[in-house]
Order: sequence, then C-alpha cells, then structure tokens
Amino acid sequence: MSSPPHPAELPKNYDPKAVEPKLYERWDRLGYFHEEPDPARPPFVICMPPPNVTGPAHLGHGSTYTPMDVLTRYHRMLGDNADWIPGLDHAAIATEAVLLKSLATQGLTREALGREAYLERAWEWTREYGGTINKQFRALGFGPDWARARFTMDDGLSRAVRKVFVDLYREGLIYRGKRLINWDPKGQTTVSDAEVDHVERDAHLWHVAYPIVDGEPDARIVVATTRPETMLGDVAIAVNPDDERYASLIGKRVLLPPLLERSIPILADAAVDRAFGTGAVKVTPAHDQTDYEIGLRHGLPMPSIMDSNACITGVDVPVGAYEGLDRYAARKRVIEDLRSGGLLLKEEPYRHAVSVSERTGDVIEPLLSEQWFLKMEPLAKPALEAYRDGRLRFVPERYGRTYEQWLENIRDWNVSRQVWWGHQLPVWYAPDGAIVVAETEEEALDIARRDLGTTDLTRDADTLDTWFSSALWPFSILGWPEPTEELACWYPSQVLITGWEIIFLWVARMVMLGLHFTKSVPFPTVFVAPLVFDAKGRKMSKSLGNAIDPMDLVERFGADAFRMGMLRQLRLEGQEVRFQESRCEEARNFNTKMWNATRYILALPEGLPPAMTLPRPAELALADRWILTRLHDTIVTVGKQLDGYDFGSAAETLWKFVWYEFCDWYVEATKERNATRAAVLSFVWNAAMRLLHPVCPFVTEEIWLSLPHDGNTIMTATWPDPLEVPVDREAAGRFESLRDCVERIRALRAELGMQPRAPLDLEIPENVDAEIATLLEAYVNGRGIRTAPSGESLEAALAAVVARAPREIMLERHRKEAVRLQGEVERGERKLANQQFVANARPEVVALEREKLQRYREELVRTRTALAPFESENGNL
RNA sequence: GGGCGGUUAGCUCAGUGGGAGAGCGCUUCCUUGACACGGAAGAGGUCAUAAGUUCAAUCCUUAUACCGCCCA
Repeated sequence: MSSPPHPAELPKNYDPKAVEPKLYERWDRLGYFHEEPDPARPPFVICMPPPNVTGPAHLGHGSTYTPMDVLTRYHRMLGDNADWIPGLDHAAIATEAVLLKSLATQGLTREALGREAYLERAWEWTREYGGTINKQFRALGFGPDWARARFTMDDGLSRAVRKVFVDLYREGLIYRGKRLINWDPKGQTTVSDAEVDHVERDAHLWHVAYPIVDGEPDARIVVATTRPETMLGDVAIAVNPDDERYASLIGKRVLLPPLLERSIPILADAAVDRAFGTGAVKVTPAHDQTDYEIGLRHGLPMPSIMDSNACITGVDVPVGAYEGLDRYAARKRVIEDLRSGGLLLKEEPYRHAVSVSERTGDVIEPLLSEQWFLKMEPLAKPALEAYRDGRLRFVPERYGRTYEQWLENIRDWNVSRQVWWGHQLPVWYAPDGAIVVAETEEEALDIARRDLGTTDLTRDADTLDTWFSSALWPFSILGWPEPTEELACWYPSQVLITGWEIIFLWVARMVMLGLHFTKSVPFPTVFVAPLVFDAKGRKMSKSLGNAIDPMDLVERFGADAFRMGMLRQLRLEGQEVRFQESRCEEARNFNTKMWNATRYILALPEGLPPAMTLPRPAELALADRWILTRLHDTIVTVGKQLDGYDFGSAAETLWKFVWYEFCDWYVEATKERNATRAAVLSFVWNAAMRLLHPVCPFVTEEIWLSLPHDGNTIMTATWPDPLEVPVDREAAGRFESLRDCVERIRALRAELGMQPRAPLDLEIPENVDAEIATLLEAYVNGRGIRTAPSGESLEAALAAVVARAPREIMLERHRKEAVRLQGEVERGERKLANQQFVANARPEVVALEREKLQRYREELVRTRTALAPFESENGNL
C-alpha cells in the first residue's frame, strides 16, 4: 500500500462522493465480492430477493438489503465461506405493463407484433432499461457476488421452471380446470388470491324486488346487492334454511329483473347471512366466490355475462340491451331500469371491502375460466411441519403464526397468466384437445407422436405466474437440477431476509417447493425486516408525493450515512420504520466525527507503531485500560446483536462506543501526555473500523487504509477477537468514577458561568492518585490544589473534590444536594422499615437497598460537612 | 368477523418487577490545535385509562379507548 497521506492533506470534512465510487470500483475489480464454494469453511449464504428488473431502488430496499450486506460482510470477516447471490426478477405483469405502454406510444400492440417479435423487443427493452437498480445497489455500497447474478428468465432458471412444472404435472399436483378466478381487466390477466387486496370503499346497497311466479299479484322477494349489473347472470335466490321469514317461499320461483324473461328458483343455503340486507341474496355463480360455492352445492348452471374487458356479454344467456356495456355503465343502466320498473325499493350508502389487483389497482372481476392450478394441500403440509418442528423459524417469532395460518387455509394456486413476458407454459394441445406436457418441444412432439399419433401441436399461449419461478430461486440460482458444487456447499442458505408483505407470495412458496424438490427447507431462518413508512406512518407512494428516494439521500449524505441512518431506525420487534431523514444527516455527522478523530491520530507527533501492536499490559495508562475494556465489551455485544439480527441495537452500540466513549473521553484523555497513547489509539481505532465496516463500508475502509494495517482491504480483514483485547475491570471502574466526578465539576462550572478557558481551582484530596488528578485537571481545565485525604475509597475521595467558587453558589449547590440526598435516604429508610419488603423481596434486592441507603447516608454526611462552613459564614454576612 | 402489533419527553423511538432513557428539536455558554457536520451544561414525561396480581407495576394479568397492519 502507499504510505498514509500526511494529515495536513486531509480535509476537515469527510467527502463521501470522492471516496465511495473509487473504493467500490476497486473492491469490484479485485473480486472481493466473489467467493467460491469451500466445504472446509462454514457457509454463509444469502439469496438476494430478486428485485423487479424494471423497478428503481426504494427505501424498502434500504431496510431489507442493508441487513443482508451487513451480515455478508460480517461473516466474510469472520472467515466464513460467505456469499450473497444477487439477481433480478422479470416481474411479468409489471414489466409487460411498461412494455405495452411503450409500444402503444408507437401505435403498436403485442398482437400486431406477434409473439416472437414482441418477446424480442421485450428482451431488448429489458437489456437496455432493466437492471438500473444494480447500479443503484452499487452506489448504496451493497456488495453481492455480481459474477453470480441471475435473472429469472435465464436459460438455467427457465429450465428449472419447466422441469418443476412437468414433474408436478406428472405427479398430479398441477392440473387444468375451469374455476372461478380473479380477473384483472386492466392487466388482462388472472392473478392469484395472494395478489388481491381488499380495500374498504364507499358503495351502495340496493334493495331489489324479484316478483314471485304464480304467487299473489304483488308477491315478491327482496334481495340486497352491491352489484346489480350481475343480476343478468343470477340463477337463484338463496335464503338461510333457518330463516322463518322465507321458509314458505323456498322452492318457489321468481322472475329475474330487469328483463323479467327468465325465472329462477328460491333455495336454502346455510352460507346465507340472515343479518345481511334483507336476509335473501341473489346467486350469481359465475361472478362471485360465495355464489360459486352455492352453485356447486346445488348443481346450478353458471352462465357468464361478462367478457375479459368486464363488459356485459350475452354468450351464455340473453342480456337484452345491456350487451356490450362496461360493468359500471351496466350497473347504472340496470338501476335506472329497476327504478322505472318499480323494482328498486331502496338505495343506501354502504361501505365494504372491494377486491383490487395489487398489480394494476383495477377492481378484480371474478370470472369462470379454464386455467392451470397447483394443488396446494400436499405441498402445504410438509411446509407446516417444517415450521412446527423447528426446521424453519421466523425472526420476529410472531410472523411464524402468520405463515402457519395462511398455509392452514390455503387454496389451490392459479399459476397461469395471460401475459406474454414470462415463462410460457410447457403445455401443448393436440387438435382434439389432448394435453401434452413436456420440458421441450421435441419431447412434446415425441410424446404426441407416440401416444396421440399426431405432430400437430399448439402450444398454450399463457405464461407462468412470476412467483412460480421466484419460488425456485434459492436452488435454481445454484444450478439445480444439475448437481453443482454450489448446490452441495451452499444449499440450503443460512437466512432469508425480506419484508412481511411477501411471506405468502414468496416465502411460503419457496419453502413448499424447496421441500418438495430438494427435501430440505431452503433456509432455516427467515428474518422479517420492518417496512418503511414516512415520518407520519403513511405508506410512501408517488401519488402521495411522500416517497423518499434513497439515491437522493446517498447524494446528500453518502451511502454510509444512509445505511447507518437506516439501521439505527430498525427495531428487532418492529413491523414498521417511520423513516426520518434526519437520521441520515446525523450519520453523516458521525462519519465526519470519525474522520476528524482519524486526523488527530494521524497527526500525533510521535507517529504510530505497526498495526495491532499494544504496549505490555503493565505499561498501559488508566484511560488505555478503560477504553480497551470497553472495546472488548463492544466486540462481544455487537457480535451477539448481529447474530440475533438486531441491527438497530448493533448500530447503536457502535455509535455510542465510537462517539461517546472513544472520541469524547478517550481521545480527550490522550491529549494529556500519555506514552502509550499512539499504540492504543491505533489499535482501538483499527478494531473499531473493522466492527463498523459492515455498517459503513466506505468510510471505514478509507480510514483503515490510512492507519497502520495488515492486508489490502478491510473487507477481508479479520473480525476483532475479544480475546485479543486486554480487560481491566478494576481500572475501568476507576475511570468511570473519574468520569462522574468530571461531569459534576463541569455542571458546577456551567453554573458558575465560567468561560471554558478560564482555569478552575480544584481541591483534590491527597488520596486521589496522581494519574487521575492529572486527567481530572485536563478534563475540566482545572488547577489541582492538594488537600487532606478524604474517605477510604477513590469514589469518596473524588466526591470530595471541590471547585473553588463563590460561597453563595456553593451554599446553594450543597443545599440542593443535601435535600436530594435527604430524600433518597428517607426513601430507603421507608423501604427497609417495611417488614413485608424485607421478608418477601429477594435477599439480593434487600442487600442492594441497604447498600444504597448506606451510600446515601455517607454522601449526605459529606455534603452537610461541606455545607457547614458556608452556612456559618453566610450567617455572619 | 378472526388474528397480530402499538400507545413512554415537542418529534422518532429504546427500556426494565425494585432509583424514568437516547437521538433530534429547544434554551444557555463556547470558534480551546481532530472535529461548529463540533464541545459543555440545561429545561422537558401522572410511562393511554381502569381494575387486579405483588412487599413493590411504566413493566405481569384482565378490561376499555384510540392508532396501525394482516386475513376473511
């Protein structure tokens, strides 16, 4: 390495912009992010949740990806076989929406282009505009093993997808069927149950009269509905079998408004809620989930009355003049017609949950459609067992129950999508409709020739749900189904880090398919990071205008500051972070603080010894012993916190050590003559940089390289070993007593309104040792005047230190102190006089209380002794 | 409707069955040879409400209120 820069060359403020890109480029070029499988070392592998190929980095990446980078860097320094494997997700629906939009500006549609040309454009577009997020990740300091980056549509991963589909089909777990599915009219595709949000919306409840056939002239049954437009597809009226109001009507028929051309039966079904509306509901099996189930139970016909654009269509049943109307226009028309026909009895405001597509925000239309499904129960069972027997655990634990509940109530997964950008189903149809499922076209043709006697096959146009390929991610990126070395060494990975919003969409599915195809959970631990909201607790969104761009924060404060600012806001049990930008600003200040401490160390006139050399223990000064003891404890604490995924606490521990202990107290102590300071400053600072490196990779590298060091980069430096740091608890205790004394004197100083530069006369008892007296003088800019010994302990002697000050102030101060101590003594006496306390409390608590009382009594005596002369003199005034 | 979190200083949040904490913000003082992106000192809280358990409750239990989230 080049020789460290001369301190005078270092600017006062640390400039991340000048440092970060330079260091990242070097790390990347020298291959520090890359790792090969090595069975001789413990593995530490994290599979990066693949971000959407077309999406930008957002703050949510900060809360989940920063912990991954921290852990990977930490384990690399521990010497583990650490690798963080990155990648991108093709995000079918989202990407296709963007693609179609861009085509539309050229007046094109995918159908006009044809599938092949469309996909070619899609790939082109993806290569050109996709993956900018990877550049942003670099700017954030994230260091995954870029050489191993995968894309869900890569050849290898696509092969895995086809194999899984074919195997599941042959096992009977994937099937084709006509079911009621969630149709997203805007996206023109089905979506799975997990991709449907339920949003509370203001709507109306309309009460509609259905005339009874062959009854009294005015006989009718009234039903309440929020969707009158679907009446055209009604096949029955249902009431609860226990509802006496309607008992006599069961079995009768009603005329279906508004056309009044068809009659439908009134039937009884236990699913009907008597308390809802009038207690009678219309049954539209082709357009409502509950109705669909009623339809199945009663063997009802299921006519569809809506097409894929959510427009009314009369393909199955006559729909009169409503043909072609959009669902909302149809609703309006139906209501008008009901009203004019005297069949609309009531319209009331009603708030209810509407199903909305997570992808496009459009209101979901339940439609009957032929789709491909994955049977979930046989897959969910082992996934539940893995959780229940502890092979899979969640941090925080409570998310395990969320996982459990979902798997217990799981429904079959509709895996086909009508988008073109994605993995096309490996499914072919013969002219007679026979299905051929095969991994390749050649294989499909072979099968068709052999079993069907034809080679006239048409491939299914649909693609697979993006989450289907994501579900294979932890093993497909390692080369599965090939038996690769990566798979042998690195599967299962050590931990999955993600947000709770995709526990169903992604985590549970990875566990199910992982167990099914590899017989192993893909990761033993799922760390669920909090989601990021704005400072008022609102979701960040473009439309609200409250979204914070992480790249903007990097621009203003640097990547290290962004990471530290984010991590310090994470709470182990938290489910959300109300993000405060000010935390990044503070962290920027923190980096500058460290930078300046470094300038001080590098400018020491005596120079620094070689890396990691400490004086012999006997030579260490009191402050040295204290800071080394604190360093030892910090290493232990931070290690535990990182091992427990408590990133917020780890960041906080490091922050306190660096700023409040090292900079505020130790560095100040070294400004007194201290023969060992250079070695200790260098030793502690070097170790501190290594502890902080996973959190703030750039500034720590820059500082570490400027200090005496071994090796080429802090990235592969070893994690500090607490056993290599000498501990002296007794000395540390003495230093802390000194610190208390300094704080007391400083408070007095401030009260005296003294200029910091004005020297303060201190009376220091003879039994305060010279080293401590010197430090005391330095910390408060005092002049020590030795007085008679006081008390037996150092604590007592330091308590007797007084600053010479006007007697009014000393009088006031001592009086206030005496009152406070009196209160403490009384509190202790009261407590110990309570027989029940003494009898019932744990003995150590009682002993502690006695000890405290004793101490307060002593202090009170001392204070009164000190007070006496002031009082008498005051009295003489 | 079922489930899960939360309510502590102006703000964002730690915390513990036995003396209420941090950062920011605020007030005062200080440009002292690492650092004003800094240093020192300070003000500021009935720990949501009620009952219970306990010698002792901000902490445990129950109920209530309000806020947020997930599922149906």
